[in-house]
Amino acid sequence: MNTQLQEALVDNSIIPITNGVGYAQPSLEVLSCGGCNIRGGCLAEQLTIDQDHSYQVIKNRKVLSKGDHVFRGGDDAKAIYVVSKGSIKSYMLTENGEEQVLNFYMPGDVFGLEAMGSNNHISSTIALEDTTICKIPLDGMQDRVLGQGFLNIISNNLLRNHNQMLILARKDAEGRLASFLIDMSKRIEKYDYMSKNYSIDEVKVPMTRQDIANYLGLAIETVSRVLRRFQDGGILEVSRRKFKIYDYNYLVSIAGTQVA
Amino acid sequence: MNTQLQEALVDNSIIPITNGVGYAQPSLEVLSCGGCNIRGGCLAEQLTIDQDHSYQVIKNRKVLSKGDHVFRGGDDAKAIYVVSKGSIKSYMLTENGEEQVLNFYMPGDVFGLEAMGSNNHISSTIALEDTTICKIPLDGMQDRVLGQGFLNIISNNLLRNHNQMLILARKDAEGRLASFLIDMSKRIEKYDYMSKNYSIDEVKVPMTRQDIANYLGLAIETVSRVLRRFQDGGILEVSRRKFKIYDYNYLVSIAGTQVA
DNA sequence: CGATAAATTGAGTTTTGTCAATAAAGGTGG
DNA sequence: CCACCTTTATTGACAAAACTCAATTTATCG
Repeated sequence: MNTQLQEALVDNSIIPITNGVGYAQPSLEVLSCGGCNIRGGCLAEQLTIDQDHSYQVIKNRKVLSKGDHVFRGGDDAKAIYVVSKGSIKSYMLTENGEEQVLNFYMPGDVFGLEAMGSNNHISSTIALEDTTICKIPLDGMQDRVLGQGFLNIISNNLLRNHNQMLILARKDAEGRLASFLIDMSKRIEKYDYMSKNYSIDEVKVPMTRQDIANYLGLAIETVSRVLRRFQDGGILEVSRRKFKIYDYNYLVSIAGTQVA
Repeated sequence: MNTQLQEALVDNSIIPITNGVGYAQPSLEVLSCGGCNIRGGCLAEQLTIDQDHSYQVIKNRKVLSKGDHVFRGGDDAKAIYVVSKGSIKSYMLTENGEEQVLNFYMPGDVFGLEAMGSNNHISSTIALEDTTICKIPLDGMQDRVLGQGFLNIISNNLLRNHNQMLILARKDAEGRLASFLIDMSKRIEKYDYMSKNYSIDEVKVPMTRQDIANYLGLAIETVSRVLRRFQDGGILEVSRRKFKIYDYNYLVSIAGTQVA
């Protein structure tokens, strides 16, 4: 890999790079986000395309420790973000200071889109483990070309929300947990299977029971009890944050359709 | 109003119109969507800006009768839409063929964004009353310039979803109804106050109890009972789909923060 | 190794859902 | 314009699911 580019990944600005090949089929592996290697490709690549069709290398890479915030409600909205490694929880605070978990973001996921239209963030985002993110400044964003990739990102975010609304409105505790486990199984397997020795049936989630319960609109005790029932039924084996799923099809049958 | 433009509103294509004034402060009342007059301005106007900064008049205006679908799950995703007049319900079907209401769209609201990234719609949209919508074809969308207006639309859609997720995950039946009534009061007042003789405290909602219940993740009987309790407590008066809100502050106090 | 945080389990209560019956409104055709 | 039928909404009685409170166990982190 080009040394100059490698250096570019660790400082804090953007340099435009002219694309000689044509922007329909860019060789992005070389030109941007070189050290990232997100499986399936990074959804945010399109956002690096400037209006004059030159490329910009994303260089605002940031390493976070568990518990570090990316931004908090009230902060200036200056960028959108992509998870490169690790995981992020987004939440908002209610009027009583209680937390509502809105989403979990895994490698490849884009977050912070909801702040594009205003000056301030409403939700907050925090790293659930040691995490690397890429920052795409909003400055000048409105002058960029949409690109199909960006439309995909938006759709994905919206569809995910729809799915979650459906889960919260229609499914009982077992259905919610089943949906959650299937989702985690898919997403963690997809990105970490190769590197971390997980099998499709073996998932290690990065969040606490409290976060899971909150996200699913349940009490933490209900989460525990449902997992106990699943375990007693031979559906899975659970030990703290590690899940071994034995009967994936049963989970699918009670979770119902997943759209996102 | 220009006769040529007026005709343009009823046929089925797009004509680019050069903007001589400069695209930062366009005189959109004349150039696009001339007969719409959405109070506060149409959020979709920015989407009519082409990459070469000429304007396109939206001409795909469509009049729907109550019960008409805009699109159904599985349909080709060919456009995004703006409500000009009336109201739209979006929903998706579960694996059992049950309906989950995802959103209600009022005049000025943009819907269908979640299909931009794929070839097919997953959700369906149906008119709750006689409704006029504007259609913005997706064809060529990815080559358009983002524009702050489009970023705002996306943010609004996402924030609305967040709010709904919070409601579904944290609030009891009374809180959900209170949130719903406040939201409807704001949105219907905003657009219909002048023309239809509603006051801020008098709201006529376009949807059935079943739709409200489904949207809020409640049984229809629970909606009825909560409304009865509100009425007995002097908070409001309800008669079918007409609500007179006497104690708006009480509703706010049990609904909590609204973010969208 | 101790302290703190996270997770589990049990008992009892509350909220909401389900089933069933009834009432009221709105639309349709005579 | 009225009578009828269908859809929509309300209300009551009971059941089920999930929550709260409380106690305990098990990790995790200095």
